[in-house]
Amino acid sequence: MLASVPGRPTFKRLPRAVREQQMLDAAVRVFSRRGFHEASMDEIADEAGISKPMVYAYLGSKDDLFRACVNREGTRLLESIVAVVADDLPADEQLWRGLRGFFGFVGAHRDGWAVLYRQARSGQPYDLATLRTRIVEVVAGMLRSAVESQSRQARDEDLTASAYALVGAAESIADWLADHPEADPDRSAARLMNFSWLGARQLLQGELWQPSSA
Amino acid sequence: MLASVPGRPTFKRLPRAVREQQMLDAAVRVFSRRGFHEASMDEIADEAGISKPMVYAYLGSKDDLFRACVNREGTRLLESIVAVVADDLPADEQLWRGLRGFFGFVGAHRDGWAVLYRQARSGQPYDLATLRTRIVEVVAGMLRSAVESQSRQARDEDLTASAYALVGAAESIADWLADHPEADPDRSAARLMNFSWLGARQLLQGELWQPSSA
DNA sequence: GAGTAACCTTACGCAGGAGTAGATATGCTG
DNA sequence: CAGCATATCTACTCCTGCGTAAGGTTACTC
Repeated sequence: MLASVPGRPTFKRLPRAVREQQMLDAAVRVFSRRGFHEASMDEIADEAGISKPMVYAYLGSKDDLFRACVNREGTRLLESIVAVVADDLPADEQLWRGLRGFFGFVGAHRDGWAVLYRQARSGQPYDLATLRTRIVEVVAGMLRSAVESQSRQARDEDLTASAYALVGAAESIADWLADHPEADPDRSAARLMNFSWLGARQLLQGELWQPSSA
Repeated sequence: MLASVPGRPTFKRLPRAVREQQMLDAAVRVFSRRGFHEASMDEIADEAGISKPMVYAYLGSKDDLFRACVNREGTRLLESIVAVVADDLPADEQLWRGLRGFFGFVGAHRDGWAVLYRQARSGQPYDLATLRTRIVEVVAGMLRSAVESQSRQARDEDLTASAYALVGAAESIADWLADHPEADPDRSAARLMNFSWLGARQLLQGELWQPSSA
């Protein structure tokens, strides 16, 4: 079939590792704009510039593929946050860095974010529940050590609740950010920093938070 | 077919309005636990104790049905918030009432909440985007009037961002609440009130917010 | 107590899309 | 430049689940 023009190969061969990443890139794009179910394996294969059986050969079923996407993007996201938060910094500085890392990721990987936030949440809780829980725990741990450094006490549930609130607020703003490509991630981070650190009361009184390090 | 036993009717007839509500109830339950795509019309019909063509006759296609669910639950949710917020109250009191209304709804309609939050967000933005936007606008309006009552100025984008943060934080805690049936909605509302009104800084210093009206 | 409109059912057509079988192309290695 | 492992394709099968056609059943009305 496929008239093989001599001199110009019918298709280009690439090593497995490379193709796998291309497929994942394509899958993330398609999942992000269609959602898990609306996305067809044909479309993903097409987007990757490859045929369907390749996807099955390398990455398994549609479910496996989706899991792989969530894993890759989730790991990247978590890295973006954890990498910049150092334990020995004051709480506001840690928070500020974490937020910048988070929004930086979202700004740079809008598709990945969409998959994690809009798609992965719906169906079975792939490994996303775990990921989100881990982020919440990181934040809660941050708050806890901040409280303890003032030799105070706080109920663990209250800290966890605050962590949930913080993560949810970040997700909400990130979602807005994902739909506004012209917006600046750092600006979003600053807005949320003001809100979450100062609280609505201070904010309504005109107070503003300023990063200590330029 | 179906040997009609005399004296015991083969099925019970009910007026359309009643059946429609039963169907919507069933659909919300099924959508909430399966997600839009995993939910089959057969299962919904079964859950409603009725056969499939009835669903099509009364509520149209699967898409229509889902829209109807989102509409009903969304309207109820919005009502729960708007109904209790009076314009002439101080900002913290308005916020407190809004939060209580919101968490009250979630606690009482966990399925409905799951449909709105986890399912409707994924696919095409039915009327949910509208709903969420409306809620954000209500909150933003609240903040704006609070600022103006202090004859101050604030950039509109900053207010909107705060509103997004607040809504996102509420959603996040609500989501946790939906998975913890034993938890008290009012307690969740109080926790978020503390976080969002006082901010992390005050909270870490041990400050607490108290409702003025018992 | 017949007529009729509104309910309600069983049983099917049909499309879309996941996953696979089997054949072919490519390029590295000696 | 022949041999072989690996990469790749085309062309199917088959199942799931949406939506519907055609025909019973019930209870209200006069």
